[in-house]
Amino acid sequence: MQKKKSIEHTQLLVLSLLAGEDMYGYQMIVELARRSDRTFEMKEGTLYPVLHGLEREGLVEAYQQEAPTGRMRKYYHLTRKGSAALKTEAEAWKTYSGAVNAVLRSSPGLNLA
Amino acid sequence: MQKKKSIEHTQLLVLSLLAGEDMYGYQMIVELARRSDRTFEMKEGTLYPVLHGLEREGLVEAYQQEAPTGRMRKYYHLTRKGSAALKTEAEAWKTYSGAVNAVLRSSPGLNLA
DNA sequence: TGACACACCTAGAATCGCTATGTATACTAA
DNA sequence: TTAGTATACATAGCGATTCTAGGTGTGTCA
Repeated sequence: MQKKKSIEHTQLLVLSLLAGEDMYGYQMIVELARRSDRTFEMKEGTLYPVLHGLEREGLVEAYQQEAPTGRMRKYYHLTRKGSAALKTEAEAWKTYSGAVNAVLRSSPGLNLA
Repeated sequence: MQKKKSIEHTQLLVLSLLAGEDMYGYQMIVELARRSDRTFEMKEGTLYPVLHGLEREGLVEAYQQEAPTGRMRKYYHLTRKGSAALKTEAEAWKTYSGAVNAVLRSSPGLNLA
């Protein structure tokens, strides 16, 4: 049981990706970069430990599947528990980002678009 | 010279507060909680080291001033350099939060308001 | 056959923010 | 008058997160 403290953006992003379809690690990195317009270039050293943690917590399930090329890939599937966690964290993100924006708006001379 | 890596939300928030008026540490904590509708309850152990860092980097300047109560307060003033940093970091935040939202939008079943 | 993209993994370091604690003053209520 | 609370600043050390830096191996193409 590990305490949940910070925003855990990485976890939120990974869960969000898996809500659409099962994916394997390398694919997530590529997809994340694409969908974020290159803002997120997640490192493998960041992603894989996070995936293992999500699996330990039961938020995702992993299975092996052969790629058309013949190589094995490790796909991750979002569990019901993971789906619930995604909703919770997406809400937390909305609250958090809304609060940052509120503070920024209260500071003059920033003319945010 | 310290490298800038993460989003450094704390620094952004502090600079944003000081863009409006000079403030002292304790006041920032109270103001930040108020403006963020209690989302940010920054701890003193978080704020003071950040303020000292900002001062070291020349983004803020500190001065002592007596409060009406007779107590000394340490006020912080945003420098020109700090103002520039604020603009840069606010832009980075916009990019960052926009990217997160883009990824979230691409995941089905989240119906974000 | 050599380079590159694909695909997974971990150890260790850096960074950030928190907990916990310490100091000290002013105000308020018992 | 004294105990508690709010004000006000500060640091040491811990824990969590993400990075750097390395490792392993396969498939494809020039």
